[in-house]
Amino acid sequence: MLSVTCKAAIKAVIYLGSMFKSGEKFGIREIADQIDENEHTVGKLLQKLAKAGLICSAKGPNGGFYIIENQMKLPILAIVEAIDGTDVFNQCGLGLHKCSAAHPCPIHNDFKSVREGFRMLCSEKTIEDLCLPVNSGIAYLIS
Amino acid sequence: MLSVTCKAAIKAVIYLGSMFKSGEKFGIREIADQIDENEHTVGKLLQKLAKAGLICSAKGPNGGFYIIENQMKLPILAIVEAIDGTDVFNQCGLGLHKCSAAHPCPIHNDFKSVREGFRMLCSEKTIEDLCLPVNSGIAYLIS
DNA sequence: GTAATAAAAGTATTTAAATACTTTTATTTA
DNA sequence: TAAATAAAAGTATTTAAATACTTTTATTAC
Ligand code: FES
Ligand code: FES
Repeated sequence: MLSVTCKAAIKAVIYLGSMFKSGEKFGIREIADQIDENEHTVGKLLQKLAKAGLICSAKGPNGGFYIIENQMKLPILAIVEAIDGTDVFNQCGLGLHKCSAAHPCPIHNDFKSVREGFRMLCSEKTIEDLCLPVNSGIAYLIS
Repeated sequence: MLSVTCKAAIKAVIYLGSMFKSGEKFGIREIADQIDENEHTVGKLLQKLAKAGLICSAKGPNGGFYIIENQMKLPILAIVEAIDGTDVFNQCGLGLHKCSAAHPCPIHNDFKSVREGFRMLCSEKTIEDLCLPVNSGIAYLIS
């Protein structure tokens, strides 16, 4: 569904969100540890997210990545778009070059429903929403 | 969602199904052409499907791949399982090693619904079902 | 039985994602 | 201002999927 990098990105941002109240900044190493993902992958992806304005970064001593109130309100759709792009929400389930109702593949209607369900999930859930269960200990970012 | 190979497999089997009545057998080259997929990929995948009993094959002159009545009744789930396995129906949406309600990720419930929707699609639609719209010209296997 | 045909099988190459490494730049603190 | 810190950026390697090539085996037709 999503790339390894994109799933790591969502977990990284939720981690930052769950630490939002502390006001702290977090280094690449620490974030990678907390979400059990590859350090280098996480480094690259955090830079992309910062450049896209989805998280904030600060260089130098006491620097690191952090998230601000406005960013907490963003849907995870924003993260998916920044990392994987919008293909996942538009691609044909059987690999036709273009998904369209005018020239559909045999599973078009049913697949479109599934795909729209996933898009809905991504556009309705905000970082803030997903931090709640993590903060209250009923959902986890690591296995 | 599914690998390129798996999507090609579904299209290949639907193509064979749509030609079922003719009683003909079809070569790798012809099938690959008809579904606009790589010839080598199609060759490999047809062998796997034949070995799994999802389609039939015959060597020699006038040989090729074909499908029989019983096989037309199979859900496309059988194809997905033969090519990609069952991971797609069990994996965590955020990449945790194991998806479980006891140790869920923050999107577990919603993602599980989406995933179940896709499984439902795959287990309810049979080859036969998906051949109908192709035969009546309202769905297509190529762009 | 020989030749032709087409799948089966095994191996090799290509490509893109993921992961790893290195250098540079900005910021803070002393 | 100098040293330390940590992100930013660029490059390289690894890995797995996809694609390409080659050889073998089974079947048919003559
Ligand atoms: S055309 Fe295949 S999903 Fe829309
Ligand atoms: S634990 Fe993530 S989808 Fe179930």
